[in-house]
Amino acid sequence: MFHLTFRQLSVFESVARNSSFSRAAEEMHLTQPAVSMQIKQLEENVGLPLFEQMGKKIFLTEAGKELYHYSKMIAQQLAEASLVLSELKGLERGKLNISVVSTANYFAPQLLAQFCSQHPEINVSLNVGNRESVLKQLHDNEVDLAILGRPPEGIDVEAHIFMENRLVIIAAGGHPLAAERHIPASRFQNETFIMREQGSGTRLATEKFFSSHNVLVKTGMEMSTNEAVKQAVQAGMGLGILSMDTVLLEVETGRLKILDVEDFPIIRHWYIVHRQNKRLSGVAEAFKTFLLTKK
Amino acid sequence: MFHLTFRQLSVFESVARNSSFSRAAEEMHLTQPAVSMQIKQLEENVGLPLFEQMGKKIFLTEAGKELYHYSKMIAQQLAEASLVLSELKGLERGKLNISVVSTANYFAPQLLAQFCSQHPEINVSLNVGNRESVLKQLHDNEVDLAILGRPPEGIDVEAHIFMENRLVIIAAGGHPLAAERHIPASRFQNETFIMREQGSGTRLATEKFFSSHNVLVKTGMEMSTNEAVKQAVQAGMGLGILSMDTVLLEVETGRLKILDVEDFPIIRHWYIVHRQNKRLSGVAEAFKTFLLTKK
DNA sequence: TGTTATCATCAATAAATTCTTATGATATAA
DNA sequence: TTATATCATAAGAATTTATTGATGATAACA
Repeated sequence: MFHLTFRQLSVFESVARNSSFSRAAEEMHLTQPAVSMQIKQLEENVGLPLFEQMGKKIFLTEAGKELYHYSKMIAQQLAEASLVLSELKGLERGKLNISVVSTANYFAPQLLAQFCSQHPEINVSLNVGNRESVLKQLHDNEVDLAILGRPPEGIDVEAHIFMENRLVIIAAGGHPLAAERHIPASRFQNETFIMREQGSGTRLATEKFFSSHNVLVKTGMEMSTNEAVKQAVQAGMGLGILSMDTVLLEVETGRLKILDVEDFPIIRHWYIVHRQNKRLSGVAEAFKTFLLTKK
Repeated sequence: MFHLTFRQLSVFESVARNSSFSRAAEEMHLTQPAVSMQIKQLEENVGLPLFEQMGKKIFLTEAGKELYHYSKMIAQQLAEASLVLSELKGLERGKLNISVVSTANYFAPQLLAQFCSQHPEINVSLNVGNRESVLKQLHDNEVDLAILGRPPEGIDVEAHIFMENRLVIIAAGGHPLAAERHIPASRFQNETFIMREQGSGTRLATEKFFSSHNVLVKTGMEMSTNEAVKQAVQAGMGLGILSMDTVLLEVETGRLKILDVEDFPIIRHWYIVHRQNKRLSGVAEAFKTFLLTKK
């Protein structure tokens, strides 16, 4: 393809519009020979004359008319690009890519909804996965931000606490312990607990709690989702430990009860996380500060 | 608006496509720092980062993705322009603007049709007018070529004969002279002639002919179109002198007769004309040589 | 007919830009 | 940890682009 420059095109456009080299030169703050030169080079590139001079007047040739059309189209594209980019520079537009661990899915949508209502032109891509997949996405730079219950070690990230994460012990609605107050940890000796899988943050915190209280619990039942844990607990298969956010609905309807255990709830935190050195987009930056400054 | 260059855009496009400054540099036969610099300048123009580097890998930012889209659009427009212009360079496409005097309208369409059948992608704009309007269009550079029976003096044009223009004397089908042979000019003394208006080429030639033969004819009837002359002659209002091309049909059907007059037909010519210094388009040039070399 | 407006061209030089070479910094991978 | 790949940066060279000032050609205009 031929080697045009925008300079050539915009000079050409000006000459064509003004039907005059001299007027174009004035308009572009150039001297007339400079304009002549640019047009000449352009004509050499194209391989066809673009203008013809009949006396004092300048006319576009057939080729010139075609090129004029395309130069206007291109100028239009540029103007559009300019607009879009300047919108991105502000906060009117943009896309927020965020990945959250499954537990966070119980409150993240509300937060996003609230944020979006303040910035109507923003697109959000919310990705829900287990801790491992969220970390992978973060590492592969597929998302701007992630919400985790425990900041990753190893990879270089910046993590900020923005919300508490209360772990509570739950039981089925009619469970005998449901009515008791100030239950000591020792009461759970040999109780059956439905747990999330090995490696889950909730599970780690749970195990730490019981071992520090020298209580031995049965942890035979292992579920890979919070929903499964809730179902199992409701069915009376045992007790569970979950983030309070995930059980609000069931507690309200009485299907599950939060036990009043001493030293509970365990307070953990939710972290908003991104890779160090990550150049956050305007939107991502805004969402981050939204989380950190809210309330 | 910001001041982009195609250089910046195409370097950007290459970097974005390759996800690598170094690969882009190889592709464009540049050194890597040159690429870095172009991108840096582009980012300064735009006012937003376009890429982010996470370790060894390069990613487009949101702004980069938008710009990538537009750079592809613009590249597409350029490719299209390139195609159209190279077609114009050949003879596959183009537009022929031609203006002809009304008499020439009896044969010009056939010539154009023949020419177009050889170049199917060509557009033609045929303009028919009286001599005066044709000359004005030529002068105002509104047409590439014109067909005239007499090249204009005064304005600077290039004119080439491409066809004979035979002027004949016509009479109504049943006219007494129609049967005679070798009619001398003197026989037309005091005959009534239906003529085109003052200034018409046909009329000039006619007057010259009779005055050089010392014959006085009656020229009271003046018509502004060839069709009107033919109608008047058919109606028996007098004789007429017209270009043979305009009466072929009527002669064939017997409504008009061409008289067998001594020193007739008067041979004049058809000229293909364009302004001197006019840069003819490929198509116009082709049509001109088509006329000059045909048969 | 002379005057004016317009574009083309040239040479010398100035200004801006683009590119290269050389080097540094950093993260990944062996 | 060392080697490698990758991009950033700086200084100077090379290239491109524009200016100035002069000149020429042409057609419109008065």
